[in-house]
Amino acid sequence: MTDSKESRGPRAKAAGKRRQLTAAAARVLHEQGVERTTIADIARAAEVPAGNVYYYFKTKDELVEAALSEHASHLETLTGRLDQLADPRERLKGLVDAWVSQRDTAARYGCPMGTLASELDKRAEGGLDLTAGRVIRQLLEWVEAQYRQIGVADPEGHALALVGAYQGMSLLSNALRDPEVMAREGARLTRELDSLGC
Amino acid sequence: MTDSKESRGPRAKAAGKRRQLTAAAARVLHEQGVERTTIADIARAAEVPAGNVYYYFKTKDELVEAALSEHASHLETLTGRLDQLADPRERLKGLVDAWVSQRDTAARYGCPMGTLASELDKRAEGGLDLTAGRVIRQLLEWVEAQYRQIGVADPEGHALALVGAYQGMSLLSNALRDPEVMAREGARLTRELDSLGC
DNA sequence: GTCTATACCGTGATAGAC
DNA sequence: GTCTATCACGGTATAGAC
Repeated sequence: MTDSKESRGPRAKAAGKRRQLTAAAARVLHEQGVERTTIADIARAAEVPAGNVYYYFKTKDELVEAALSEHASHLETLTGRLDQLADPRERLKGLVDAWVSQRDTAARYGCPMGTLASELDKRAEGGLDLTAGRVIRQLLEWVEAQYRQIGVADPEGHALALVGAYQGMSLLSNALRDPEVMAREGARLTRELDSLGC
Repeated sequence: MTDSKESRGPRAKAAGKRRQLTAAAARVLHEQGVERTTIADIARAAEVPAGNVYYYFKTKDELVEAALSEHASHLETLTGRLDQLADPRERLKGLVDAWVSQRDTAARYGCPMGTLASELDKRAEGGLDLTAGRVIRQLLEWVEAQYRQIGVADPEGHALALVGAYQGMSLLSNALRDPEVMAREGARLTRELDSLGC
């Protein structure tokens, strides 16, 4: 944790496997769901010896948390790239475009964060939460900031509506197994962004 | 199946337990999720002897299917009641009101159909689907019919947007553990319905 | 026709070999 | 420091008792 991952020797190998495992966890947990995914599934996907996983993650929950961080960092990368656009309205349209470009995955497995959120919510049994709500809140706040810069009234409400629309269209697209749902809804959202404050 | 449920004698008792079990299944599967729920959980909730469940349902999937039908019939009851309103616009506003009135449950466990849909989707492994998509499609079609009666352009698109907004706000409300999200979004949807075609 | 004891399997986790 | 043989538990489903 404290030292660089690419030092050399066995440490590098270990860090490599850990990264492989987190990446595989993010992918497989999304595709199969948390409860249906076994440690062995993740190990296989990461091409790591099966029982060996517990050396890197002491528990299954730790793997889930790692996957969550993975999604959070993907989100940060995306918003970071969008932040380089000058116009906040264009940034939001870019966000919608990014969502729509993932429509095939969404139709097959749903929104990565959304499906994780509902599953983890039912996992929290009094114990401490692996709250995916944190990541969603992060997204909401970024979107809200864009609306605020545009100067619209009730930026928080607008953010809820936009992110909610994303979650909704992902779920519908998944339930109906039809990526076109994402495309149609995405087009509508873009239109609404264009005609904002007219 | 062929004879009335309230005949008399042991048959009545059996039918009663079957109904108790489906009702309990619908409730518990929604609260805990399909994968985390054991047959024993449902038996306990239905106050039916544990191992005994298999007499009424040969497999867990049959219980899930029963729960699905339960939700479908709830939906039919609701739309049936709304159909008695004269104005299709009022019918849609009534639908939104019904959603918002369930906000506390949604904040705790998500939308019953929505969460089931994402879980069942990941359960379908090549085998035949316990597709919750059917129920959602049913809702979509009813909503679409209302928009068509109102005479708006692209009623299908409007239906997708409305039902999608519902699913989205349920998920966000659940992830953030905040029923107010439902109230705010519901108000927005009602406002949009009022100013439709102006 | 209704219910219960039990088989059997897959899972997460660990003690200890390399 | 890295990995594997093994355990104990809890789940679904069934054979057969009432």
